[in-house]
Amino acid sequence: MAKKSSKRGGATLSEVAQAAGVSKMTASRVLRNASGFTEETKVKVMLQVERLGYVPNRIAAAFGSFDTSTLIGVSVPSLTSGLYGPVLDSIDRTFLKYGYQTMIGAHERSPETEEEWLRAILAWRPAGVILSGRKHTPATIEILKAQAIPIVEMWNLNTSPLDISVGFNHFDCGYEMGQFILSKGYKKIAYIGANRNEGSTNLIRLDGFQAALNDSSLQMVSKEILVDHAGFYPGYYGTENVLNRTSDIDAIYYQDDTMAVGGMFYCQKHGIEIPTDIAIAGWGGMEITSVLPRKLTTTTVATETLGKSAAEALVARIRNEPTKDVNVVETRLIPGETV
Amino acid sequence: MAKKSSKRGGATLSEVAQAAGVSKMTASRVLRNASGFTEETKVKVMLQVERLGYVPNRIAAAFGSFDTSTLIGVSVPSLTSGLYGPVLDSIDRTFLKYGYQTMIGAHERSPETEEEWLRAILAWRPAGVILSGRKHTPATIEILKAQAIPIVEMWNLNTSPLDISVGFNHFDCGYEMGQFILSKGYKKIAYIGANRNEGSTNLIRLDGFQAALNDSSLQMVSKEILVDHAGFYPGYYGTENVLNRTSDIDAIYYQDDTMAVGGMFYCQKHGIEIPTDIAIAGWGGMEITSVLPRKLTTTTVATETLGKSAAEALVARIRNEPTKDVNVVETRLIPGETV
DNA sequence: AAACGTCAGGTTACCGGTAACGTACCTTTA
DNA sequence: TAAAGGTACGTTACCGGTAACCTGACGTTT
Repeated sequence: MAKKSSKRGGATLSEVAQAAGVSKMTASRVLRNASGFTEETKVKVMLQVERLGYVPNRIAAAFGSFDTSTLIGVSVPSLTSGLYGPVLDSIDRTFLKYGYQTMIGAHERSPETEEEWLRAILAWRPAGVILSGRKHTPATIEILKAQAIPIVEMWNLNTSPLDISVGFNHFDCGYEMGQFILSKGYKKIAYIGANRNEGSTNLIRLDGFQAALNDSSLQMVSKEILVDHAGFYPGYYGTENVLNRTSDIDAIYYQDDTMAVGGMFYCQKHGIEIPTDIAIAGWGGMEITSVLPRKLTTTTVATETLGKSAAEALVARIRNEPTKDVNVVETRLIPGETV
Repeated sequence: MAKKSSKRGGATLSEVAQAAGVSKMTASRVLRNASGFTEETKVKVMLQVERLGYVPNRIAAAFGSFDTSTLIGVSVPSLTSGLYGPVLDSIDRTFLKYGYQTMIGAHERSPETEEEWLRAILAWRPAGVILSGRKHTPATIEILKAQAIPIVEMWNLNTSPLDISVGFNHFDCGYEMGQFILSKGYKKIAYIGANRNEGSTNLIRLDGFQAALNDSSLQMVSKEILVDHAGFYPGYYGTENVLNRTSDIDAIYYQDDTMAVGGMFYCQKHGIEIPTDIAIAGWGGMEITSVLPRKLTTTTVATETLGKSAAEALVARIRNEPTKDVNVVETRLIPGETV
């Protein structure tokens, strides 16, 4: 199959060109759909491409010129929990459409892992990178600046991004929910979260939430930040911890919907009525909320929109088209029946 | 910063070598940690690497030789729903450890999308690929054979794989659950699933489940396969459909835990007692089962093990180390309290 | 002391494309 | 009809590494 022993897979451009009776430059032009060839020539070349099963070699192409890389590195904290899956799905779909390939890295909440991954990715001279979270090592930032490639920071809104930011306004999410809970007359309010999580934007929501309470001269009654990942069970036992420690709590704001649902199950088990005894609110608008006996009060976030916007902003920057540096993706508070 | 205008980012190996007063071949040897240099030379080179912020160029490296690609393509149906997230997390973590980069593609249940993705990926001459699901276009298989690169098919067990298979024995999962439900005396049994999903391995579980019933000379009373993706709400309304259509059902086997949980909520809302009125079983062992008021009868699957095994098998094959072609990843039926 | 092996390090060629430029030929227009 | 311009190609050089091979200094063997 291979003519030279040193070669790996299929045919090269030269072989295609030779078989078609043209120079490899002409074959190259045809394959890139550049100008400078007749329809007749195109047919001759494409025939041989088919016959020889030619697979273009992007490594050679990226090597030969300097702006033909179609690789993009995307770093997320984790694919396991909840909301990053849809974001990545959406990013990948968008990139496939535009002809880019997605290289992922899950940095598992460690900026050092992210840096290690980034070094490996940059060795492939990607056309751009998408990062999530806001914590990066100083070296990470320095390396990125030195490479001078397009960067999108996504997930949290960042008003002074390295390059482009696409994200949710987590502070406003928290503030809005705080106001909403207060408007319903609740006064003894707690927060339950987990700190091993998703770039810690949850803490920004907490800040916003507390700001709303402060603006009404209220203080949080209890705050529980578990050393764990957010999830149903952490929501369950976090609620147990808080209610055992502090009596009289009448509302709990959770880091996300999984934790809120865990809390709901704790309440259900212990005969605590929602929202009469305790109000519950989450964040994320996850699918499970659609089947709960009582519609969860939460904030829905457009994860697909986030992914698509991030990918499109990066593509635009790569192509030197005009792009906004700061892009907010909408979130919406859903009143529900648990507050 | 760049000396030639045609250059992009940082320094090249030649520049590092020149600054260190050695030939670029020696610098190359030092950076690859090959033999043939003294400690003194190494120090000189590394000093310049640091000073110039040299980032190795894998494109050039992969181009120059033929077996230095560290790219691996991983295709999954979707990152959005449930179980593929952890698998991919685990794959990526393993690859990072071994020094490979993960290029993903979500083919969204369409073999044609997978083929399109594969063509784009192969243009990067990856060291190997991981595919999931069992449906591929004929062209996909042909292209893969022509490239002769290591391939892992994961998720479902495949006794005659293209190259390597790492997966769960879905048939046995279904069969075992069928036997278990029968052993508890249930006779009017239904199945609820969704066909827009995850490579359709769910249908293999259904086959196994039906085989168990047949072996006891029983027939399924009702079978509902929704045109939807598996999820909480589809489980909810699928249950509604089935119970409205067929009376006297005493057990339901669901495609996965999310659908089973959706079914549980339907039952809860309509005062149907579990497991006295109806038994419920799922698949996947998802985290939510830990907070349910009644522990769900399900099959736990080791998603992390699957990912890790798939990645390690591929790495072994790439390095020409001995590997088994067929690898079963364990699953375990958890009796729970809903059957 | 001559022959030989060893090892750090240098030289050369090449991987498979693409940019830049050159050239033959064909059309248009004064 | 010749000069000018356009178009379809071909030619050359090069991208940044690595494999393969070569060289020369030094220590060891006989």
